[in-house]
Amino acid sequence: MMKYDLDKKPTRGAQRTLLAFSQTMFQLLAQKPFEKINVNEICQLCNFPRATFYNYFDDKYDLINYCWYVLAEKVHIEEADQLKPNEVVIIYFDRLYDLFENNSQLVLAILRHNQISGNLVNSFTNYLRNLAHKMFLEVFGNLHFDVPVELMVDHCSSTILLLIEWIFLKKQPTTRKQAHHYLAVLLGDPETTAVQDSTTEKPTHTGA
Amino acid sequence: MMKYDLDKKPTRGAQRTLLAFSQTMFQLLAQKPFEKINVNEICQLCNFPRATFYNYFDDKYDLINYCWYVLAEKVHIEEADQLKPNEVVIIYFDRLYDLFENNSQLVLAILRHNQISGNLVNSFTNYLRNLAHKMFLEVFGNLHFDVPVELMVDHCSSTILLLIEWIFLKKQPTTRKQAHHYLAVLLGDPETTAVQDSTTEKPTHTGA
DNA sequence: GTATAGGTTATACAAGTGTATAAGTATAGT
DNA sequence: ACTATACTTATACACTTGTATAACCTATAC
Repeated sequence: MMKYDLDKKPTRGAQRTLLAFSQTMFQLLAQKPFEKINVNEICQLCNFPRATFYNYFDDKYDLINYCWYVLAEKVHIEEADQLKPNEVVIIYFDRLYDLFENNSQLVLAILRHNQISGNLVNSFTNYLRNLAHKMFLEVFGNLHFDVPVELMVDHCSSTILLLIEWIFLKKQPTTRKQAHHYLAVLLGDPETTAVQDSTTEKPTHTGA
Repeated sequence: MMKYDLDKKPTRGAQRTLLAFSQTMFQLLAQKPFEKINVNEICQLCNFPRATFYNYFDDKYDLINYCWYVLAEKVHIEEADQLKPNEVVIIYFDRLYDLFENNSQLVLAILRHNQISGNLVNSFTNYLRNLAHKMFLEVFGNLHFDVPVELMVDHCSSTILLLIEWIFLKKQPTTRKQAHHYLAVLLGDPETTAVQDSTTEKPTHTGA
Protein backbone atom coordinates (compact mmCIF):
# COMPACT_ATOMS: atom_id res chain seq x y z
CA MET A 1 0.00 0.00 0.00
CA MET A 2 1.29 3.38 -1.00
CA LYS A 3 1.82 6.10 1.56
CA TYR A 4 -0.16 8.61 -0.47
CA ASP A 5 -3.83 7.80 -0.82
CA LEU A 6 -4.57 7.65 -4.53
CA ASP A 7 -8.32 7.53 -4.04
CA LYS A 8 -8.74 11.02 -2.61
CA LYS A 9 -8.40 13.70 -5.23
CA PRO A 10 -5.16 15.61 -4.74
CA THR A 11 -5.04 19.40 -4.43
CA ARG A 12 -3.42 21.40 -7.20
CA GLY A 13 -0.21 21.60 -5.22
CA ALA A 14 -0.19 17.89 -4.56
CA GLN A 15 -0.74 17.15 -8.24
CA ARG A 16 2.20 19.34 -9.18
CA THR A 17 4.41 17.62 -6.64
CA LEU A 18 3.37 14.08 -7.53
CA LEU A 19 3.90 14.80 -11.18
CA ALA A 20 7.30 16.39 -10.58
CA PHE A 21 8.59 13.44 -8.57
CA SER A 22 7.32 10.80 -10.96
CA GLN A 23 8.68 12.63 -14.01
CA THR A 24 12.02 13.06 -12.33
CA MET A 25 12.10 9.35 -11.55
CA PHE A 26 11.35 8.48 -15.16
CA GLN A 27 14.06 10.87 -16.27
CA LEU A 28 16.61 9.29 -13.95
CA LEU A 29 15.57 5.78 -14.91
CA ALA A 30 16.50 6.60 -18.47
CA GLN A 31 19.95 7.64 -17.28
CA LYS A 32 21.08 5.11 -14.71
CA PRO A 33 20.11 1.89 -12.92
CA PHE A 34 17.46 2.16 -10.24
CA GLU A 35 19.77 1.03 -7.43
CA LYS A 36 22.08 3.93 -8.17
CA ILE A 37 19.28 6.45 -7.82
CA ASN A 38 18.87 7.94 -4.37
CA VAL A 39 16.36 10.21 -2.75
CA ASN A 40 18.75 13.12 -2.43
CA GLU A 41 19.37 13.04 -6.14
CA ILE A 42 15.69 12.98 -7.03
CA CYS A 43 14.99 15.94 -4.77
CA GLN A 44 17.93 17.91 -6.10
CA LEU A 45 16.83 17.37 -9.68
CA CYS A 46 13.25 18.54 -9.21
CA ASN A 47 14.06 21.18 -6.58
CA PHE A 48 12.09 19.84 -3.69
CA PRO A 49 13.49 19.33 -0.21
CA ARG A 50 13.76 15.78 1.08
CA ALA A 51 11.03 16.50 3.59
CA THR A 52 8.56 16.94 0.76
CA PHE A 53 9.56 13.64 -0.77
CA TYR A 54 8.83 11.89 2.49
CA ASN A 55 5.50 13.69 2.74
CA TYR A 56 4.38 11.61 -0.21
CA PHE A 57 6.47 8.48 -0.34
CA ASP A 58 7.89 6.02 2.15
CA ASP A 59 10.97 5.51 0.04
CA LYS A 60 12.02 5.30 -3.58
CA TYR A 61 10.22 1.97 -3.95
CA ASP A 62 7.01 3.71 -3.04
CA LEU A 63 7.70 6.33 -5.67
CA ILE A 64 8.43 3.74 -8.34
CA ASN A 65 5.16 2.10 -7.50
CA TYR A 66 3.41 5.41 -8.10
CA CYS A 67 5.25 5.67 -11.41
CA TRP A 68 3.82 2.34 -12.49
CA TYR A 69 0.40 3.52 -11.42
CA VAL A 70 0.74 6.58 -13.62
CA LEU A 71 2.04 4.57 -16.53
CA ALA A 72 -0.64 1.91 -16.32
CA GLU A 73 -3.66 4.11 -15.70
CA LYS A 74 -4.89 3.55 -19.23
CA VAL A 75 -4.96 -0.22 -19.25
CA HIS A 76 -8.03 -0.53 -17.08
CA ILE A 77 -10.97 -2.26 -18.73
CA GLU A 78 -14.44 -0.99 -17.84
CA GLU A 79 -17.43 -3.26 -17.66
CA ALA A 80 -15.21 -6.25 -18.15
CA ASP A 81 -17.75 -8.42 -16.39
CA GLN A 82 -20.00 -8.28 -19.45
CA LEU A 83 -17.41 -10.02 -21.59
CA LYS A 84 -16.41 -13.64 -21.96
CA PRO A 85 -13.23 -14.73 -20.12
CA ASN A 86 -11.49 -15.47 -23.39
CA GLU A 87 -12.26 -12.00 -24.69
CA VAL A 88 -11.08 -10.25 -21.55
CA VAL A 89 -7.75 -12.05 -21.67
CA ILE A 90 -7.16 -10.96 -25.23
CA ILE A 91 -8.38 -7.41 -24.64
CA TYR A 92 -6.12 -7.03 -21.64
CA PHE A 93 -3.21 -8.38 -23.64
CA ASP A 94 -3.93 -5.83 -26.36
CA ARG A 95 -4.02 -3.00 -23.83
CA LEU A 96 -0.59 -4.03 -22.61
CA TYR A 97 0.64 -4.37 -26.17
CA ASP A 98 -0.55 -0.80 -26.79
CA LEU A 99 1.02 0.41 -23.57
CA PHE A 100 4.43 -0.91 -24.53
CA GLU A 101 4.16 0.27 -28.10
CA ASN A 102 3.15 3.76 -27.04
CA ASN A 103 5.95 4.01 -24.52
CA SER A 104 8.65 2.18 -26.42
CA GLN A 105 11.22 4.95 -26.12
CA LEU A 106 10.86 5.03 -22.36
CA VAL A 107 10.93 1.26 -22.12
CA LEU A 108 14.05 1.01 -24.24
CA ALA A 109 15.80 3.70 -22.23
CA ILE A 110 14.99 1.96 -18.97
CA LEU A 111 16.20 -1.35 -20.33
CA ARG A 112 19.53 0.19 -21.27
CA HIS A 113 20.34 0.68 -17.61
CA ASN A 114 18.22 -1.89 -15.85
CA GLN A 115 18.67 -5.61 -16.29
CA ILE A 116 15.70 -7.58 -17.49
CA SER A 117 14.44 -9.72 -14.61
CA GLY A 118 16.23 -7.30 -12.34
CA ASN A 119 14.47 -5.76 -9.41
CA LEU A 120 13.15 -2.73 -11.22
CA VAL A 121 11.76 -4.39 -14.32
CA ASN A 122 10.28 -7.12 -12.18
CA SER A 123 8.47 -4.58 -10.06
CA PHE A 124 6.78 -3.24 -13.18
CA THR A 125 5.73 -6.58 -14.60
CA ASN A 126 4.56 -7.65 -11.16
CA TYR A 127 2.44 -4.53 -11.02
CA LEU A 128 0.82 -5.34 -14.35
CA ARG A 129 0.41 -9.00 -13.48
CA ASN A 130 -1.40 -7.94 -10.36
CA LEU A 131 -3.76 -5.73 -12.32
CA ALA A 132 -4.53 -8.60 -14.65
CA HIS A 133 -5.02 -10.91 -11.73
CA LYS A 134 -7.58 -8.71 -10.00
CA MET A 135 -9.54 -8.19 -13.19
CA PHE A 136 -9.59 -11.84 -14.20
CA LEU A 137 -10.64 -12.88 -10.70
CA GLU A 138 -13.80 -10.82 -11.07
CA VAL A 139 -14.54 -11.89 -14.60
CA PHE A 140 -13.84 -15.60 -14.25
CA GLY A 141 -16.20 -15.56 -11.29
CA ASN A 142 -17.69 -18.94 -10.63
CA LEU A 143 -16.77 -20.53 -13.92
CA HIS A 144 -15.58 -24.09 -13.93
CA PHE A 145 -12.28 -25.26 -15.35
CA ASP A 146 -10.21 -28.40 -15.16
CA VAL A 147 -8.25 -26.65 -12.42
CA PRO A 148 -9.31 -24.36 -9.53
CA VAL A 149 -10.41 -20.92 -10.70
CA GLU A 150 -7.74 -19.03 -8.80
CA LEU A 151 -5.08 -21.21 -10.34
CA MET A 152 -6.48 -20.55 -13.79
CA VAL A 153 -6.52 -16.82 -13.07
CA ASP A 154 -2.87 -16.99 -11.95
CA HIS A 155 -2.03 -18.90 -15.07
CA CYS A 156 -3.71 -16.47 -17.43
CA SER A 157 -2.17 -13.37 -15.88
CA SER A 158 1.25 -15.00 -15.76
CA THR A 159 1.09 -16.13 -19.35
CA ILE A 160 0.03 -12.74 -20.64
CA LEU A 161 2.89 -11.05 -18.85
CA LEU A 162 5.26 -13.76 -20.02
CA LEU A 163 4.38 -12.98 -23.58
CA ILE A 164 4.63 -9.24 -23.07
CA GLU A 165 8.07 -9.67 -21.54
CA TRP A 166 9.08 -11.90 -24.41
CA ILE A 167 8.05 -9.40 -27.03
CA PHE A 168 8.95 -6.05 -25.49
CA LEU A 169 11.61 -6.73 -22.89
CA LYS A 170 13.46 -9.60 -24.52
CA LYS A 171 12.80 -7.74 -27.74
CA GLN A 172 11.43 -10.48 -29.97
CA PRO A 173 9.46 -8.45 -32.48
CA THR A 174 6.08 -10.06 -32.87
CA THR A 175 2.97 -8.85 -34.61
CA ARG A 176 -0.23 -8.62 -32.70
CA LYS A 177 -1.74 -11.46 -34.70
CA GLN A 178 1.22 -13.73 -34.11
CA ALA A 179 1.13 -12.84 -30.43
CA HIS A 180 -2.54 -13.79 -30.27
CA HIS A 181 -1.66 -17.13 -31.76
CA TYR A 182 1.11 -17.73 -29.23
CA LEU A 183 -1.25 -16.73 -26.46
CA ALA A 184 -3.83 -19.22 -27.62
CA VAL A 185 -1.26 -21.98 -27.83
CA LEU A 186 0.22 -21.29 -24.40
CA LEU A 187 -3.18 -21.04 -22.78
CA GLY A 188 -4.23 -24.25 -24.47
CA ASP A 189 -7.15 -22.78 -26.35
CA PRO A 190 -8.59 -25.90 -28.00
CA GLU A 191 -9.80 -24.01 -31.07
CA THR A 192 -6.38 -22.66 -31.86
CA THR A 193 -4.12 -25.50 -30.93
CA ALA A 194 -5.87 -28.42 -32.54
CA VAL A 195 -6.93 -26.78 -35.78
CA GLN A 196 -3.45 -26.12 -37.03
CA ASP A 197 -3.99 -27.86 -40.36
CA SER A 198 -6.80 -25.63 -41.61
CA THR A 199 -4.89 -22.40 -41.14
CA THR A 200 -2.57 -21.88 -44.02
CA GLU A 201 -0.61 -19.06 -42.49
CA LYS A 202 2.09 -20.37 -40.27
CA PRO A 203 3.72 -18.01 -37.78
CA THR A 204 7.19 -17.29 -39.02
CA HIS A 205 9.48 -16.63 -36.16
CA THR A 206 12.64 -15.33 -37.70
CA GLY A 207 15.53 -16.17 -35.43
CA ALA A 208 16.57 -13.26 -33.18
CA MET B 1 26.63 -12.82 -9.64
CA MET B 2 27.57 -13.45 -6.05
CA LYS B 3 30.62 -11.83 -4.50
CA TYR B 4 31.90 -15.14 -3.20
CA ASP B 5 32.91 -17.61 -5.90
CA LEU B 6 30.89 -20.75 -5.30
CA ASP B 7 32.89 -22.79 -7.79
CA LYS B 8 36.17 -22.79 -5.91
CA LYS B 9 36.05 -25.08 -2.94
CA PRO B 10 36.09 -23.08 0.27
CA THR B 11 38.61 -23.71 3.05
CA ARG B 12 37.40 -25.03 6.36
CA GLY B 13 37.29 -21.55 7.82
CA ALA B 14 35.33 -20.20 4.89
CA GLN B 15 32.88 -23.07 5.16
CA ARG B 16 32.32 -22.32 8.83
CA THR B 17 31.73 -18.66 8.09
CA LEU B 18 29.42 -19.21 5.12
CA LEU B 19 27.39 -21.70 7.11
CA ALA B 20 27.16 -19.40 10.11
CA PHE B 21 25.89 -16.47 8.09
CA SER B 22 23.35 -18.45 6.11
CA GLN B 23 22.03 -20.20 9.22
CA THR B 24 21.73 -16.90 11.00
CA MET B 25 19.81 -15.47 8.08
CA PHE B 26 17.40 -18.40 8.09
CA GLN B 27 16.97 -17.98 11.82
CA LEU B 28 16.17 -14.29 11.46
CA LEU B 29 13.82 -14.90 8.54
CA ALA B 30 11.74 -17.09 10.81
CA GLN B 31 11.50 -14.19 13.27
CA LYS B 32 10.92 -11.05 11.27
CA PRO B 33 10.43 -9.67 7.76
CA PHE B 34 13.49 -9.48 5.56
CA GLU B 35 13.37 -5.68 5.23
CA LYS B 36 13.68 -5.35 8.99
CA ILE B 37 16.83 -7.45 9.08
CA ASN B 38 20.07 -5.53 8.84
CA VAL B 39 23.69 -6.47 8.55
CA ASN B 40 24.59 -5.34 12.05
CA GLU B 41 21.98 -7.64 13.48
CA ILE B 42 23.16 -10.65 11.52
CA CYS B 43 26.75 -10.10 12.61
CA GLN B 44 25.80 -9.60 16.22
CA LEU B 45 23.79 -12.82 16.26
CA CYS B 46 26.52 -15.05 14.84
CA ASN B 47 29.40 -13.19 16.48
CA PHE B 48 31.25 -12.05 13.41
CA PRO B 49 32.36 -8.49 12.83
CA ARG B 50 30.80 -6.61 9.96
CA ALA B 51 34.08 -6.68 8.09
CA THR B 52 33.81 -10.45 7.80
CA PHE B 53 30.31 -10.20 6.42
CA TYR B 54 31.52 -7.89 3.69
CA ASN B 55 34.40 -10.27 2.96
CA TYR B 56 31.82 -12.70 1.66
CA PHE B 57 28.77 -10.75 0.62
CA ASP B 58 28.06 -7.48 -1.11
CA ASP B 59 24.97 -6.91 1.00
CA LYS B 60 22.11 -8.80 2.57
CA TYR B 61 20.63 -9.52 -0.85
CA ASP B 62 23.82 -11.31 -1.76
CA LEU B 63 23.54 -13.36 1.40
CA ILE B 64 19.93 -14.27 0.75
CA ASN B 65 20.96 -15.42 -2.69
CA TYR B 66 23.51 -17.70 -1.09
CA CYS B 67 20.79 -18.98 1.21
CA TRP B 68 18.69 -19.97 -1.78
CA TYR B 69 21.72 -21.65 -3.27
CA VAL B 70 22.17 -23.72 -0.13
CA LEU B 71 18.49 -24.56 0.05
CA ALA B 72 18.19 -25.55 -3.60
CA GLU B 73 21.41 -27.52 -3.97
CA LYS B 74 19.48 -30.77 -4.04
CA VAL B 75 17.11 -29.99 -6.86
CA HIS B 76 19.68 -30.30 -9.60
CA ILE B 77 18.97 -33.00 -12.16
CA GLU B 78 21.97 -34.86 -13.57
CA GLU B 79 22.05 -36.14 -17.11
CA ALA B 80 18.79 -34.41 -17.83
CA ASP B 81 19.69 -34.26 -21.50
CA GLN B 82 19.01 -37.97 -21.82
CA LEU B 83 15.37 -37.53 -20.87
CA LYS B 84 12.38 -36.37 -22.85
CA PRO B 85 11.24 -32.76 -22.30
CA ASN B 86 7.98 -33.88 -20.79
CA GLU B 87 9.79 -36.08 -18.30
CA VAL B 88 12.23 -33.39 -17.28
CA VAL B 89 9.42 -30.97 -16.54
CA ILE B 90 7.68 -33.44 -14.29
CA ILE B 91 10.88 -34.56 -12.61
CA TYR B 92 11.87 -31.00 -11.87
CA PHE B 93 8.42 -30.30 -10.50
CA ASP B 94 8.74 -33.31 -8.23
CA ARG B 95 12.10 -32.12 -6.96
CA LEU B 96 10.56 -28.80 -6.03
CA TYR B 97 7.61 -30.56 -4.45
CA ASP B 98 10.08 -32.56 -2.34
CA LEU B 99 12.05 -29.44 -1.49
CA PHE B 100 9.02 -27.66 -0.12
CA GLU B 101 7.74 -30.73 1.68
CA ASN B 102 11.09 -31.36 3.34
CA ASN B 103 11.43 -27.75 4.43
CA SER B 104 7.84 -27.02 5.27
CA GLN B 105 8.56 -25.71 8.79
CA LEU B 106 11.07 -23.23 7.48
CA VAL B 107 8.77 -22.17 4.65
CA LEU B 108 5.85 -21.67 7.00
CA ALA B 109 7.95 -19.65 9.41
CA ILE B 110 9.22 -17.41 6.64
CA LEU B 111 5.69 -16.89 5.34
CA ARG B 112 4.53 -15.77 8.77
CA HIS B 113 6.68 -12.66 8.48
CA ASN B 114 7.14 -12.21 4.76
CA GLN B 115 4.27 -11.46 2.42
CA ILE B 116 3.67 -13.80 -0.42
CA SER B 117 4.65 -12.04 -3.64
CA GLY B 118 6.75 -9.77 -1.50
CA ASN B 119 10.32 -9.08 -2.33
CA LEU B 120 11.80 -11.90 -0.32
CA VAL B 121 9.52 -14.70 -1.41
CA ASN B 122 9.78 -13.51 -4.98
CA SER B 123 13.54 -13.67 -4.85
CA PHE B 124 13.30 -17.33 -3.90
CA THR B 125 10.80 -18.32 -6.56
CA ASN B 126 12.76 -16.33 -9.11
CA TYR B 127 15.85 -18.26 -8.14
CA LEU B 128 14.08 -21.56 -8.69
CA ARG B 129 12.46 -20.38 -11.90
CA ASN B 130 15.90 -19.48 -13.17
CA LEU B 131 17.23 -22.93 -12.36
CA ALA B 132 14.35 -24.49 -14.23
CA HIS B 133 14.88 -22.15 -17.12
CA LYS B 134 18.56 -23.02 -17.57
CA MET B 135 17.88 -26.71 -17.39
CA PHE B 136 14.95 -26.69 -19.80
CA LEU B 137 16.91 -24.58 -22.27
CA GLU B 138 19.50 -27.32 -22.55
CA VAL B 139 17.03 -30.15 -22.69
CA PHE B 140 14.55 -28.63 -25.11
CA GLY B 141 17.49 -27.98 -27.37
CA ASN B 142 16.43 -27.75 -30.98
CA LEU B 143 12.97 -29.19 -30.59
CA HIS B 144 10.08 -27.62 -32.48
CA PHE B 145 6.94 -26.30 -30.92
CA ASP B 146 4.07 -24.14 -32.05
CA VAL B 147 5.92 -21.25 -30.44
CA PRO B 148 9.61 -20.35 -30.29
CA VAL B 149 11.64 -22.65 -28.08
CA GLU B 150 12.73 -19.94 -25.64
CA LEU B 151 9.15 -18.89 -25.16
CA MET B 152 8.16 -22.47 -24.47
CA VAL B 153 10.99 -22.77 -21.97
CA ASP B 154 9.83 -19.59 -20.25
CA HIS B 155 6.32 -20.91 -20.16
CA CYS B 156 7.23 -24.27 -18.68
CA SER B 157 9.43 -22.84 -15.94
CA SER B 158 6.83 -20.18 -15.11
CA THR B 159 4.03 -22.69 -14.94
CA ILE B 160 5.92 -25.06 -12.70
CA LEU B 161 6.71 -22.28 -10.29
CA LEU B 162 3.16 -21.02 -10.48
CA LEU B 163 1.91 -24.38 -9.36
CA ILE B 164 4.49 -24.66 -6.59
CA GLU B 165 3.50 -21.23 -5.32
CA TRP B 166 -0.14 -22.20 -5.47
CA ILE B 167 0.38 -25.34 -3.43
CA PHE B 168 3.01 -24.35 -0.90
CA LEU B 169 2.89 -20.58 -0.62
CA LYS B 170 -0.80 -19.98 -1.10
CA LYS B 171 -1.25 -23.18 0.88
CA GLN B 172 -3.68 -25.07 -1.30
CA PRO B 173 -2.97 -28.64 -0.23
CA THR B 174 -2.64 -30.73 -3.33
CA THR B 175 -1.47 -34.28 -3.78
CA ARG B 176 1.36 -34.97 -6.12
CA LYS B 177 -0.98 -36.81 -8.49
CA GLN B 178 -3.46 -33.96 -8.59
CA ALA B 179 -0.60 -31.52 -9.12
CA HIS B 180 0.63 -33.56 -12.06
CA HIS B 181 -2.83 -33.35 -13.55
CA TYR B 182 -2.98 -29.57 -13.09
CA LEU B 183 0.45 -29.28 -14.62
CA ALA B 184 -0.62 -31.25 -17.66
CA VAL B 185 -3.73 -29.13 -18.10
CA LEU B 186 -1.90 -25.83 -17.75
CA LEU B 187 0.85 -26.88 -20.11
CA GLY B 188 -1.73 -28.08 -22.59
CA ASP B 189 -0.53 -31.64 -22.68
CA PRO B 190 -2.75 -33.06 -25.43
CA GLU B 191 -3.01 -36.49 -23.83
CA THR B 192 -4.35 -35.14 -20.58
CA THR B 193 -6.57 -32.22 -21.47
CA ALA B 194 -9.06 -33.43 -24.01
CA VAL B 195 -8.30 -36.06 -26.55
CA GLN B 196 -10.37 -34.41 -29.22
CA ASP B 197 -8.31 -35.16 -32.29
CA SER B 198 -5.88 -38.00 -31.97
CA THR B 199 -4.49 -36.95 -35.33
CA THR B 200 -2.38 -34.12 -34.01
CA GLU B 201 0.69 -34.24 -36.13
CA LYS B 202 3.03 -31.40 -35.42
CA PRO B 203 3.99 -29.30 -38.41
CA THR B 204 7.71 -28.96 -38.51
CA HIS B 205 8.91 -25.42 -38.18
CA THR B 206 11.81 -24.24 -40.21
CA GLY B 207 12.60 -21.35 -37.92
CA ALA B 208 15.89 -21.00 -36.04
C1' DG C 1 58.35 -25.69 11.27
C1' DT C 2 58.17 -22.07 8.71
C1' DA C 3 56.54 -19.41 4.78
C1' DT C 4 52.41 -17.86 2.50
C1' DA C 5 48.01 -17.45 1.09
C1' DG C 6 43.62 -17.14 2.89
C1' DG C 7 40.74 -15.63 6.35
C1' DT C 8 39.57 -12.50 10.46
C1' DT C 9 39.34 -8.39 13.07
C1' DA C 10 39.26 -3.35 14.87
C1' DT C 11 38.55 0.94 13.57
C1' DA C 12 37.31 4.89 11.04
C1' DC C 13 34.78 7.44 7.49
C1' DA C 14 31.68 9.46 3.99
C1' DA C 15 27.22 9.03 2.42
C1' DG C 16 22.46 7.88 2.48
C1' DT C 17 18.05 6.79 5.11
C1' DG C 18 13.97 7.68 7.55
C1' DT C 19 11.86 10.34 11.38
C1' DA C 20 10.53 14.32 13.97
C1' DT C 21 9.42 19.04 14.87
C1' DA C 22 8.03 23.52 14.26
C1' DA C 23 7.33 27.32 11.42
C1' DG C 24 5.92 28.99 7.07
C1' DT C 25 2.92 29.16 2.66
C1' DA C 26 -0.75 27.76 -0.66
C1' DT C 27 -5.35 26.13 -1.55
C1' DA C 28 -10.37 25.23 -1.38
C1' DG C 29 -14.80 26.20 0.41
C1' DT C 30 -17.76 29.27 2.44
C1' DA D 1 -11.82 37.77 1.90
C1' DC D 2 -11.31 34.60 5.68
C1' DT D 3 -10.32 30.50 7.68
C1' DA D 4 -9.34 25.77 8.24
C1' DT D 5 -6.86 22.49 6.07
C1' DA D 6 -3.39 20.78 3.27
C1' DC D 7 1.08 21.20 1.74
C1' DT D 8 6.03 22.90 1.99
C1' DT D 9 10.23 23.84 4.10
C1' DA D 10 14.51 24.08 7.25
C1' DT D 11 16.87 21.74 10.32
C1' DA D 12 18.53 18.22 13.16
C1' DC D 13 19.24 13.49 14.70
C1' DA D 14 20.04 8.53 15.17
C1' DC D 15 21.05 4.90 12.47
C1' DT D 16 22.57 1.86 8.54
C1' DT D 17 25.50 1.15 4.65
C1' DG D 18 29.52 0.05 2.09
C1' DT D 19 34.49 0.92 1.69
C1' DA D 20 39.21 1.20 3.12
C1' DT D 21 43.21 0.10 5.81
C1' DA D 22 46.32 -2.19 8.51
C1' DA D 23 47.17 -5.56 11.85
C1' DC D 24 46.45 -10.00 13.21
C1' DC D 25 45.39 -15.15 13.18
C1' DT D 26 45.48 -20.03 10.96
C1' DA D 27 45.47 -23.77 7.87
C1' DT D 28 47.96 -26.02 4.18
C1' DA D 29 52.10 -27.16 1.50
C1' DC D 30 56.87 -27.37 1.09
